[in-house]
Amino acid sequence: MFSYPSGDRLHIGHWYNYGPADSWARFKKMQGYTIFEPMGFDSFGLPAENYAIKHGVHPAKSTRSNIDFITGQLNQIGAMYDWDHAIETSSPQYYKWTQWLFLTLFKHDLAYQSEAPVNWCESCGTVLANEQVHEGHCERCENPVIRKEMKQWFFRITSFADELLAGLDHLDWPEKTRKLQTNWIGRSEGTHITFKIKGSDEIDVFTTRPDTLYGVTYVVFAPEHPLVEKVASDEQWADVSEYITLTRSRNEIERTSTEREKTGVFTGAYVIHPLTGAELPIWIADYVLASYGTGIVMAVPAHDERDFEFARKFDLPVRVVITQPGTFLDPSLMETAFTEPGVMVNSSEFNGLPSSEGGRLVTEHLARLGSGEQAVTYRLRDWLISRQRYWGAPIPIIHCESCGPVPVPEEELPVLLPEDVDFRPRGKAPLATNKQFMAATCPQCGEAGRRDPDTMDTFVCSSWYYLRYLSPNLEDKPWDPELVKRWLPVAQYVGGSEHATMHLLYARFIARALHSLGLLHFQEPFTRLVHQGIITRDGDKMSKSRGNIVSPDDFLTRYGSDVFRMYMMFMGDYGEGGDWSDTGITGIERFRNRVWRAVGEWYQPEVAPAAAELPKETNRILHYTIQQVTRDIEQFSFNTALSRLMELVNEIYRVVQLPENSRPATAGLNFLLTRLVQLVAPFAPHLGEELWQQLGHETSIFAETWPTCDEQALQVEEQTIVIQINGKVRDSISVPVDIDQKELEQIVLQRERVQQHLSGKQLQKLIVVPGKLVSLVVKS
RNA sequence: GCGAGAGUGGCGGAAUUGGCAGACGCGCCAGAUUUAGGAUCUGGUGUCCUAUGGACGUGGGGGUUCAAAUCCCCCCUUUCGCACCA
Repeated sequence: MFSYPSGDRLHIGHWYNYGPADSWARFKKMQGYTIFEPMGFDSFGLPAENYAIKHGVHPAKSTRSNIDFITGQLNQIGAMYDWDHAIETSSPQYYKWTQWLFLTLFKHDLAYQSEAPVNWCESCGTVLANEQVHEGHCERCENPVIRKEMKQWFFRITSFADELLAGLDHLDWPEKTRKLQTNWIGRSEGTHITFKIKGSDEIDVFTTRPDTLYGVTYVVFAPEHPLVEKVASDEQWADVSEYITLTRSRNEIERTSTEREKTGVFTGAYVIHPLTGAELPIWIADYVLASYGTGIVMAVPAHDERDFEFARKFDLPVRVVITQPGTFLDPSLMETAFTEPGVMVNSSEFNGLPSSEGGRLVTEHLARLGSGEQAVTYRLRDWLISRQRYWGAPIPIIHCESCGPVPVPEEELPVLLPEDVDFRPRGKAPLATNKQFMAATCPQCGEAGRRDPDTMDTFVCSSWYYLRYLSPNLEDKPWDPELVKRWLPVAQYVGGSEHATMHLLYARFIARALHSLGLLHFQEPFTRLVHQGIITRDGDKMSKSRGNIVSPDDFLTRYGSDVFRMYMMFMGDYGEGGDWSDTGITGIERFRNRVWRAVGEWYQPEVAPAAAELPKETNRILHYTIQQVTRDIEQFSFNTALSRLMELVNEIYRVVQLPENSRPATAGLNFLLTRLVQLVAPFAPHLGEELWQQLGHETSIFAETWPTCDEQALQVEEQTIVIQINGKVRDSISVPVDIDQKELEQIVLQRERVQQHLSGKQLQKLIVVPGKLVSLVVKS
């Protein structure tokens, strides 16, 4: 587990994450597993820094006090955290190794600096990774993001795109999350096709539809494409440069809105079609993205929605080259593009071929001519990791006039984050204002250089923390390979689904990168993943602006943490979350009290518990409960596990109120209560320990073995068989489990109610489902 | 627009190799206990009707089947993710 101390206290989401996860771990511990349940703080980063700015304190200070306060709260959860292994990503002992990670990637060409259009958030005053932009808005502050050309640091996550994709198949992760990552990586297969610009260079386009090549009527460059300036004709240059300026001024939402009408201008240049030799005009338009594919699109208006819209607006020709077999498409009458696969027409020797085969042949043909080849493109971009903010790990690079970017030697790590910095955001890296920090000599040539003023994205810190948990105080290495071999990868990871395309993708990438360098024995960091859902209030997400926050502290004071965490587990499916109800928690409070009272009133310490003294039926219910609860906790179905425990408690209350002669013997009841306490303990650890002591034990209940289900005890002698007539339940009977089928049929047919329904009618069919029901079909 | 999930009593939710729909809990009703309130214990509680029986019932409509919340087709609502990705 890893807390993010961006605020000053734990909210209900933290509890929902940590409480049930701890119950699962306690259950596993009782099952005999060795459990390591660490807790630490992801204490660098924008939210922590913004909190500090808002409260007018230094982030080092506010982070410290937040961590201290939250640690106290975490202790209330009653989890098995191993505080000796706690880490803080903002401590030099930790970020020394985050910097080491950066340098390791840099030395293997997996980190690089590049001038590129990046996402810039005005209000945060920093660039953001693609993953941190949602619908054109900053993920954190929700202000619009603009495009800016900047030199930034990137991690080469795209080199691992295929691996990251393939690795998903072997993970025990939610289907949804794997799908999300699959879509985010966005692999698409197609063809690179080379077009010659008339009187100039050659350019490549990427297309997934080589079968439509004969339908290209123009080509579109992204406005930012570096060649635009070169190819634009003198007559068109004024228009072109005006359009480029206009594009730059637009923010991402304006620009990428699909609602917006398409815009663009003609460049005055032409390309030559590689197969027909036709001259096709080159346009620029902002519907083409510079960062995807080659930044240039071959436009096929007849078979692509966007190209069609553009062509209609600017009166460009539409040429049909794919049809459904036996039909005819008139370009002048089309109201929308025909985007389905079909059969090639107007395509010279390829006519009559279906799309898929035709596309393949066109690609092969182009390859022979040297004007094309198969290609794969990804939606995934390299991970932009530099931030123009203060509260993060400094990038351990010294920029030298003559040597370029030079890594800080490992023995000089960490590059300490200076405390004396004006960190208020103003669109420039705050560290750049600290002369003392910036001044450095080049480790390579000894000349004066300057430090990199940027800090790393917090997601870099959290991409490897699980490795550090094992040996947080190790001084000469980031992690201990022996311990890593013994404990990792993580057997069970629990966290929010909001991390699907950020943390969980980054951590996978880092593990794979380190594995490829021979530094880790595994490729995937988190073998099994479960997401907790979101707890809502009145159907809405809790937020300050809605004023519907449920404060854990209030409920803790009133009910205690056992009841609080059990209620969260009882509310609904763990992965779905649920809607908080102030009254619903009383059910759990009663449950806890009933368990407490049952032990207090009916357990008699002077009598040794004895399973044999339990009535058969009660024993069966006990073992059924053990079986179900074990299965349910295993798969994080805490709500049904608690239901089963409630049923067991109800059974206990029932049997103790039976008349003296049919009540279970004290030894049997003692046994039943002992088991109950063990089964409840992972859900309510405080109650579990307390009752265990009352039962006369001096050691922790979590050192006990989890009860196992005796299959024998589950056996019953009689079972209820339902009788259906024409699909409706008309009767039910109790029969021996080993009853002969013929005998059962006889009994069924003799039943009075069956006779009633049969009289004057004809039995057409009789179906026996052993152990469940007998279904009769009758007709008059 | 594309992708994934969800829709079951007054409420939260169970039940998925098709086999008694509504487990468990909240709320509500009744009884017991109590001077009273609270707490506790017991029983009841899907809807409707001509009521020891019967009809209907899992977003809507159709289908397969002896049997459908569950499988198939169409539609509606809703949540989440992506969104001009060529």
